[in-house]
Amino acid sequence: MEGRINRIKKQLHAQKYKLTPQREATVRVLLENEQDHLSAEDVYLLVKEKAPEIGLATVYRTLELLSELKIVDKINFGDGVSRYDLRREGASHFHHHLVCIECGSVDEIQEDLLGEVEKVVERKWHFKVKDHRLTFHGICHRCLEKHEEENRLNKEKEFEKEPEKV
Amino acid sequence: MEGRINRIKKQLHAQKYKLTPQREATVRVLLENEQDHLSAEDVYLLVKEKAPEIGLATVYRTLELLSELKIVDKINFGDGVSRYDLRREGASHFHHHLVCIECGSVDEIQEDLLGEVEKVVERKWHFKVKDHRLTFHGICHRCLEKHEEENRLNKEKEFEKEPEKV
DNA sequence: TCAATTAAGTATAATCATTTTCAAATTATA
DNA sequence: TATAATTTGAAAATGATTATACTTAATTGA
Ligand SMILES: [Zn+2]
Ligand SMILES: [Zn+2]
Ligand SMILES: [Zn+2]
Ligand SMILES: [Zn+2]
Repeated sequence: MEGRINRIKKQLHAQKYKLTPQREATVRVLLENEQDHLSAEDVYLLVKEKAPEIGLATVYRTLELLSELKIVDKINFGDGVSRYDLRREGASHFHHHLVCIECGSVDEIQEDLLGEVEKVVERKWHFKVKDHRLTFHGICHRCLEKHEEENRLNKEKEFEKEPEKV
Repeated sequence: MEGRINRIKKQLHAQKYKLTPQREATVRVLLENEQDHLSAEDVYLLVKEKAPEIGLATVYRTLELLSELKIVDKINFGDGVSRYDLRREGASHFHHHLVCIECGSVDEIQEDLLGEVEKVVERKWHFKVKDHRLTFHGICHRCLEKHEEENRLNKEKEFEKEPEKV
């Protein structure tokens, strides 16, 4: 954690920005909730718990700054709010997302699935890829398992009835 | 065009919705600007030219309805507005986009690039893919060509100077 | 050190896209 | 035709984000 903060501090300094206490508090919240996909409001409320004097505008500005420096990625899942996702250290590409249309969960795929696809795009469309956004919408493994379980139970019921019919 | 409208009409009727004059006008604008990526406001202004009495709220409602029926896809390129994209007839998947970070243009890729990737996602992450959003950010072929042209001209200049130096 | 400059922060107001409300108009149903 | 249900348009409300005005903290350089 501290190492990570220090490296982010260096990234800021490299662009003549300071890691002020408010910015540090914001970064800490992002680090502590790395697997989540927090909106600016979410971040604000979490930062407030530790640094109650911070303003919402500062959080927005900090997130915008971190976005510009590619420390966080801004992403929108179609619910009207931007969400901020810490870029994994050493990651050359923005990770992918699995959005469940049943339970609303958002899972991540860190593995790069687009290497070949990007080669095709560069060759065939003459487009120099710098970044990407890939989101799948569908049914997550938890919901799929739930369905299987329900099917199993239903079949059992069917089975109980069968003998009566025969 | 008329055939396309009729098929959309049937899709609406199948779900007990009517193709009112306002809805038809909206669909026509989408058809006439199929290669664009119009915002609700854009659609509103274009519809107004032909049906000046229409209200913005009606356009929003119509676009929302068409979204639900999968006749249009709603997409967000990160500029704070939703854009509405007619789904191509017979297309099983939402097409992909190339957003140029230099000139802002948005090009489309109709070809399905994710077939293999989706198989991997289903197998490895146990996620049942229903839809996807794939956008590449980078430099479009027009801007790349412009750069090449500039480089060529610069080299020519260099070449002109060379003799003086020698 | 200390005044001057600059960067960053806060609170509030403004903006802008989108949604909601509600009365009027249209269309379907009995 | 009367009645109910759907759809619309105008205006108001909402909610996320950005801009403004002022304050505070940090930096600079005599
Ligand atoms: Zn789920
Ligand atoms: Zn993520
Ligand atoms: Zn371009
Ligand atoms: Zn498109």
